Amino acid sequence: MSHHTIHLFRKGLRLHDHPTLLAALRSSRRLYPVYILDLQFISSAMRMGPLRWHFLLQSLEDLHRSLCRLGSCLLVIQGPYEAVLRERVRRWGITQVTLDAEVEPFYREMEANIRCLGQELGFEVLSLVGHSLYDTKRVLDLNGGEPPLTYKRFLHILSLLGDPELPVPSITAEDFQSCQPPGPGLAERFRVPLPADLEMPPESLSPWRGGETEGLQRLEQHLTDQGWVTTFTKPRTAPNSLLPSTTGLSPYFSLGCLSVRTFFHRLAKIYAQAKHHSLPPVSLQGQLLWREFFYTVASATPNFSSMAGNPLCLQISWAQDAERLHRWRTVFEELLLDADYSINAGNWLWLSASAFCHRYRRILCPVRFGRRTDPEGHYIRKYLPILKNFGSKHIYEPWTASEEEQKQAGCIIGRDYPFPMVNHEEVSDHNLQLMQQVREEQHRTAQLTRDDTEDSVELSVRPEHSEDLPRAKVARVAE
DNA sequence: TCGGAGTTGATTGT
DNA sequence: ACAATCAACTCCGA
Repeated sequence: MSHHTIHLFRKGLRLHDHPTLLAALRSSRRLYPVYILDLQFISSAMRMGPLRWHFLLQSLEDLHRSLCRLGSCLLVIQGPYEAVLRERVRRWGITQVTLDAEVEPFYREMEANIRCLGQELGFEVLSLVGHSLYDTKRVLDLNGGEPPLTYKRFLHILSLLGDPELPVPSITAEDFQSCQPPGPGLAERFRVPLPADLEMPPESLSPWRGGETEGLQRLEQHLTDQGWVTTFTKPRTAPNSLLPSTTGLSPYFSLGCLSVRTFFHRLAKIYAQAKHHSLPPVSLQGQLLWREFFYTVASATPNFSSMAGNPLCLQISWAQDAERLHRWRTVFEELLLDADYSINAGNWLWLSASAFCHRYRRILCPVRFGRRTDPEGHYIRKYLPILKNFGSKHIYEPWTASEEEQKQAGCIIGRDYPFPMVNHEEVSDHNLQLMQQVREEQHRTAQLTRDDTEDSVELSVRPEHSEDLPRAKVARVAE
């Protein structure tokens, strides 16, 4: 075939195991590898902090260099994606746009818009799944159209599908030979921007350098230690150890600098050579399957990343506190290097007992958790050096140290370091009650619907506004 | 319909 | 430091 094709990179910033790019090359005589840097789209759909911006730019630069080595290049075009695409399709006489299929609503909407544009301008659109182990639709189909909501059930469905497909061969210079690259003028005009071009600090502070090259190196490094790979057990890893106790590959998977199928099958090979190996959910393969689990559920759940309109999520009337939200935002969300729509939302749903995990009385206390897993507080001493002179007794609760002790540690709480945002005891107790109320409410409505269907009259005499009653009363009424 | 199980708890007692 | 106990909700499979 002889398409003039734009391959539109969104995730999938790699040349190994890239089915869509391979299909693009094989069906085209001219290929434009394009990344559209749509600042409006990126800032509204994804919440990118500087750390991730650096990672993205490094990944694009790495992709550009790899494409150059194969006789092509990456064109990074800034502007609103629809306008950019419209113009390029016209100028380059494009007959096909290829892109990886993704599960996020904002990426799906983008694909739908591109398909509309294709109808209008007369180009074909090809999208293949490259970012997950399976096509999530197949899992949904086998589960009766619904996403499996427990890991066990999910594994069962996967067992019906068999192993994920093998990775496709890496792209080589040969693949590009029958395909004309963009002219040198274009490469010059649409260079990968520098951080300064986007008004960012020039240097990244992160030791995780973005890009397929670095990702593959890290992957290989981990796979050399066969013992570590085969005995890996997630609950035995330490979230606050100074040396990472997990692979640290998640940022590379989140942008598709690494292929999960490649990792999966490399692990399978190592498992096959070993006498014993750990198993899902705690094994390394099990971690990839957790990712897959959350991708699958997210792909079939509206508003997966919020509470409102999310059918899986317990609906709680949380206190609205803009100030606290702002503080939480600035310390947590934008700093995630491996932020991923499905996994991040899935884990918050889990950890908050809003979905998946229903034992909501198990509440993690940040102080106790820290003391148990890192009694000396090495992690805090390294990353919050302002606190490093407190003794182990106070390192997790420096506000309980006496004035004298604070002076001695050279850190006055309230001046050099903030007071706690909340009183954990109070707040967790309050939230527990909120959740209990919601659940009681749910039980009652479920009961009512059941009674209705059974045409039972006597049981339908229940207070209509019982949510206003104190909890004890509600409980009694519900009996 | 019922019992068992759920990737990473807290508390109390030894 | 470690083990037993607590307390407890939903989903799934038998």
